[in-house]
Amino acid sequence: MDTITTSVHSHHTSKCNCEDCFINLIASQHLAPMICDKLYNSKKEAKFKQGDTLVEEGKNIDRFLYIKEGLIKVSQMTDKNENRIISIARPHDNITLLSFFSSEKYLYTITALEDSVACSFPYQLMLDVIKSEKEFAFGILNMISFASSKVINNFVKLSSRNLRGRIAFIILDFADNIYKTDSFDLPLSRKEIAELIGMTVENVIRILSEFKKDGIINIDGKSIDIVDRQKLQLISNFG
Amino acid sequence: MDTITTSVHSHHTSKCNCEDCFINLIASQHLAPMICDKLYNSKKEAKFKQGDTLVEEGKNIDRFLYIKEGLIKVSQMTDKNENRIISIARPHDNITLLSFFSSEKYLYTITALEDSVACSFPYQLMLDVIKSEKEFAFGILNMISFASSKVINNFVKLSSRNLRGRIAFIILDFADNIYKTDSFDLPLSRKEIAELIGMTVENVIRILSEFKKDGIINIDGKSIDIVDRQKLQLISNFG
DNA sequence: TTGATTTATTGATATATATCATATATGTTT
DNA sequence: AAACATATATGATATATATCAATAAATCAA
Repeated sequence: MDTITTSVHSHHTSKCNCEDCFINLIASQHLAPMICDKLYNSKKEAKFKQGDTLVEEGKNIDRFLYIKEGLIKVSQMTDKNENRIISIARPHDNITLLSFFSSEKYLYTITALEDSVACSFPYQLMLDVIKSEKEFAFGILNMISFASSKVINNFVKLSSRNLRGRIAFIILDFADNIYKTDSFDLPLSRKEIAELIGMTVENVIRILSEFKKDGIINIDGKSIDIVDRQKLQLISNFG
Repeated sequence: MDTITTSVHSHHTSKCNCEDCFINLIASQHLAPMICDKLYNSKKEAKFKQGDTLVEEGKNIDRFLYIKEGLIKVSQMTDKNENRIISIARPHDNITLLSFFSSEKYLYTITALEDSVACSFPYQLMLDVIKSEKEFAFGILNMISFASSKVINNFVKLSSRNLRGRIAFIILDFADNIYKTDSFDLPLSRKEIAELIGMTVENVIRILSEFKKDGIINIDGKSIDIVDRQKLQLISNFG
């Protein structure tokens, strides 16, 4: 288990060069050179192996994390001690955003689904910059708003579907929004799918098998193929 | 149907005097007198009758709303055209917060559950102040973060419970967090309870009747009494 | 007041989902 | 390789939940 502070992987400080990184964008355009340098110099870049924990729910917030490469899950313990996946995050997502301003502790556990690279900035410095730079604060407002409505939206959509509908929905979600192709490797175990859509592992497996038997998808281990997209869409829409 | 812009009820501009209003707090403490006046002068206070719509999902955002008195529901249409209640808002809640920065349209429909009073500020002015005043922006960040994590938390908690558990959970929630007493009038119809916790009306009614028969609650129409709080808590915790 | 419409209620039944049991496969440690 | 753990898979069954149908009660409009 690897966390960003104890990472043994190579991490080096370097000027930011991610074009789609909001932090970089605002910093380079609006920050005074001194502050900008300070921010860039405080940046840590860390590699994570699949399964590594980047951030643990309940721990004190010490850094502001940005996903540079890879795929990440954000999850929370229910009050009944089950794990619930809140969202799947991808490059350019600021994954600690939803925790950062509502408490001093991380609200969610963040785990690498693939080998991933994350940039991070120290909590206090980030806070200082946000407090002193209008553009930063406003941009963060937009991002946090967007991120939270996405999560809420997802819950609303999932909760209006039965299990077949949910499975169809998330398969299409992965295909359309993450991989942009109908053939991909599922980044989640069956158990994680269950935690993402709120059902039991057995039923996830069962429904995936049914979809396969019915010629809607092809699935072999983690590799998945959408065979009959129209039918899958129907199940997602009406199931 | 009444909306804030077309309201025929008395609304008058006056200095803000709500002690727990964040807008008022920051404005009076940190804003330059001119800006503060401008903000206060732009304030509208409007009364709403139970059932009135304050804000409609999909409409252009024109004002920033604050609940002064009453009880409010915030809801969203699912993509299957069912209504889902996202949260119940009370005095001092800034109910348009979750919409305000993520799009130009309201994301949620906002409806009065009781006769209520709402203050509001014009969209553009509010945006200008937030963009120009650091304290404002940061305070808003905290609020939005808090609000969204509350909504998400609620979804997580509900989704880990079966229907009896959900009903027990929301009864306790109303008693503990809204009315601070074990006897109160349910502000929601059976249908709205169903929309709040994601189940059918029939089952809401059935379970409420069961709870009554089992001596856990007393319910007569909308009036509700918690009789056996311990048992209700058990159902909420383990159901 | 009446009639009409929505809301609340209950029961019977079908369906969806979870649970339990067991088996196979896969991967990991020794 | 053996032993162990974990993930995947399938079937049987119990349970939870939705659906359908039919009333009753409450609310609203004329």
